[in-house]
Amino acid sequence: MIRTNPELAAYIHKLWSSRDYSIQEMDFNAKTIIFEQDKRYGKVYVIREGMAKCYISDENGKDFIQEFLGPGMEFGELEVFDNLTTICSVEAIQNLKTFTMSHQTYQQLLATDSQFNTLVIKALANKIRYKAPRHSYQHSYPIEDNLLRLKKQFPEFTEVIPKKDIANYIGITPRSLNRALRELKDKHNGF
Amino acid sequence: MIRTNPELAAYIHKLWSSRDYSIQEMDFNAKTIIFEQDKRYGKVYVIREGMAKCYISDENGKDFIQEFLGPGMEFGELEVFDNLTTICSVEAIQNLKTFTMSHQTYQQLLATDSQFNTLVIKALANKIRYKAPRHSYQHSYPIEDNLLRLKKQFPEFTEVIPKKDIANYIGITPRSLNRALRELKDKHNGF
DNA sequence: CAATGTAAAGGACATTTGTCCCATGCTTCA
DNA sequence: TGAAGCATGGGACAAATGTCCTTTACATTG
Repeated sequence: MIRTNPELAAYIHKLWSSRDYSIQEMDFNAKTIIFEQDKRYGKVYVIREGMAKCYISDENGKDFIQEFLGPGMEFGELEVFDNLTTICSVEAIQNLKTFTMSHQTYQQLLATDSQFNTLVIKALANKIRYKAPRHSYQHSYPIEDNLLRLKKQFPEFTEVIPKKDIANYIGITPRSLNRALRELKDKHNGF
Repeated sequence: MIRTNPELAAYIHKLWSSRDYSIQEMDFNAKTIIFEQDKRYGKVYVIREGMAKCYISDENGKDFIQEFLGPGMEFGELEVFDNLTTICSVEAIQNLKTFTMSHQTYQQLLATDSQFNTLVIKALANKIRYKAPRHSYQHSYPIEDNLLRLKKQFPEFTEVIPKKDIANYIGITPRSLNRALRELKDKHNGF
């Protein structure tokens, strides 16, 4: 549920300390909105510490959370090549420490550092591999099963992540989430 | 709804005709299952002609279609690096013509041909960019809106793609699809 | 040619989920 | 400190969707 990428985190840290490329540290307070959907930005970020949410809002103001991003996860990388607008907003849930670099630096790294290139391709592939079954599962199983699954993956999620965000992650309303949580408490007792 | 990638299609064709790399043509009849979910394969495919569906099945036998793949779309690429099992099954909907190469050749190409490398990264990024809003939209809007949207993107979809597949793509049952189609016919008249 | 299988359409009912409320407790802030 | 705002929890009802079943038409095959 909260995605991480230790390998990339370590590598970026190494690149940053080498000072061979223009990579900066940049920190954000909780609730800071770093990317706003449909806007254009020139930077790529990699999370060092903390957690952010990446979400899509529709015209009715409903949010749909794509991923919770933890250490080593990057964002802004999908827009590097064609200088596209973002598809997601990104907001810090906890205080966030990141490394950041320009599109230009990112492309330069991709072109010259084959290890970085491989790590980025793997990261992209993993985002796809992860997304597919998640949405599939959420459609085919009742809410309670989804909650049990999350609980298994990340036991403290109900404490760390606000209810509204959990609901938006599963793609349901807070009301339905509450109903499901109550029934889990009644049944399995100990949720 | 049916994804294509003309740029990659053209480039692979060029690579194939150059004979510099070991790339083969391989064709499949409609309904052939090319990849079975959770198995391991050693090849990457790029579609030349025809259409395939890429889908996840759950234990109850329900399918969830991820993408309809048209010319220029690749599959099997996500498993190249760590020799992972597939997350999706892939089945030809129409007779399918592909180019195919081994994982080894694919990695060699990524490492030595920077234009290929860039095309692949873009293709991965586009898969992600495309997936996110689709699932989000499907959750937040009524079925009828989703159908109108598909109709706009690809007017003949109801003729080309079997009903069951359309339902599995939207993530609903054929029954619900029929209901929605009927109401669209009654209202907008001309669906 | 009969037989079997499969896609499509839809009726009837059950279930799930959403919508719209209201109430409570906690935090924030002027 | 009082007011406003927000997260949480849940009742009552409405709407959307699924389940189960039956029918029809058409294709495939022994």
